[in-house]
Amino acid sequence: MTTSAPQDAPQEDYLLLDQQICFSLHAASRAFTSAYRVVLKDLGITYPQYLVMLVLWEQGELPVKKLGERLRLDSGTLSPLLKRLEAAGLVRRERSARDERSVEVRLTGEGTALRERALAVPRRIVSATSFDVDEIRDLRDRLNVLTAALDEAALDEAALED
Amino acid sequence: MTTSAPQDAPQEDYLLLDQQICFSLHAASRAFTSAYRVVLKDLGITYPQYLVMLVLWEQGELPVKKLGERLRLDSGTLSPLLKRLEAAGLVRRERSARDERSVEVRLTGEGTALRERALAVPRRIVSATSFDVDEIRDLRDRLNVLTAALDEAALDEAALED
DNA sequence: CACAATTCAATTGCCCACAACTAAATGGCG
DNA sequence: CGCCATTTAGTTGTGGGCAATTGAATTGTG
Repeated sequence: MTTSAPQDAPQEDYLLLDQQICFSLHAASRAFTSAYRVVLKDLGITYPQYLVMLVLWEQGELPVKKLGERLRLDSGTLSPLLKRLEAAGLVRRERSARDERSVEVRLTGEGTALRERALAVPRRIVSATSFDVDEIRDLRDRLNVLTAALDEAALDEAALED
Repeated sequence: MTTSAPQDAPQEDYLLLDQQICFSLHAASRAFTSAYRVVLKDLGITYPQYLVMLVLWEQGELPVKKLGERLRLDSGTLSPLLKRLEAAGLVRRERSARDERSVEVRLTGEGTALRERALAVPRRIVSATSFDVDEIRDLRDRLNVLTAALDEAALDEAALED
């Protein structure tokens, strides 16, 4: 696999391409976040907080663990974020009675009500992208493939450390 | 433009689509960053620091201002990051003699030398994505279009605040 | 039952992103 | 020349992301 490079010539070019792709993804992600920041300011929540609310609006309630799996975020990110959502009155956090290790995150009435106002968000974002729905879906699919491949590669890497 | 919705029925669907696309982009960006984190650990730099080094390897030296324009980062991000690169011995920062407001960022010998080791990075990342070069280029182009559209929409928004 | 391994959330510490503000230097303009 | 708007970095404060660690609860196993 890692014999010395099959083609050594374009290694310089790869560094340039790398500069372009990693910059592009990073910049796109930040531009996207920035667009949401503007739109979400009315709702008083941030972009990552919005992601959490989207899951809760769909699921109603679920433990921190499940939330982390859905969003690929760990407790180091979620714990303080959920505290802020709780301080804002949008969710409650309660230790599960059945398993005291687990913390259930539940929407409050206020949190549920916020969904109505959030319905206007996607349209504003979509229009800001100048993409149509099919293009967005296609981009989403590509990104999911990319993420899955990167995750798998990360697992392989981890497996090598034995 | 913003008359009441041309089609009200699928507003719920939009919220679902939004959940998917914003999650996908966010997750892809983090998966990408994570892949770089693994590869860059050998070089002792982080992903945003690598972005800075890529620009410096191409340009040799340039003021903080120009660096920020290239990377779309402001001084609040760059100042501490550049201090860390300086502490690591990879760059020097010097007030410009001609314009004392400006700070020139220059590669040190060590910083220049690091490029040799960085040449191995892109190939490892590309192989982790399981995409071929054309697919990567295409994705990069789409992301650039997306970013440009979002930036323009942000400008329009700002223009409305008069 | 008792003890060890595992699971789960929280905390700590470091880095990045960005808004808002500060301070210093520059360039124009009366 | 003297003053003011602009430009440029830096600082501060808030929020996120993540690795590493902690502590409590649970599960598994002898």
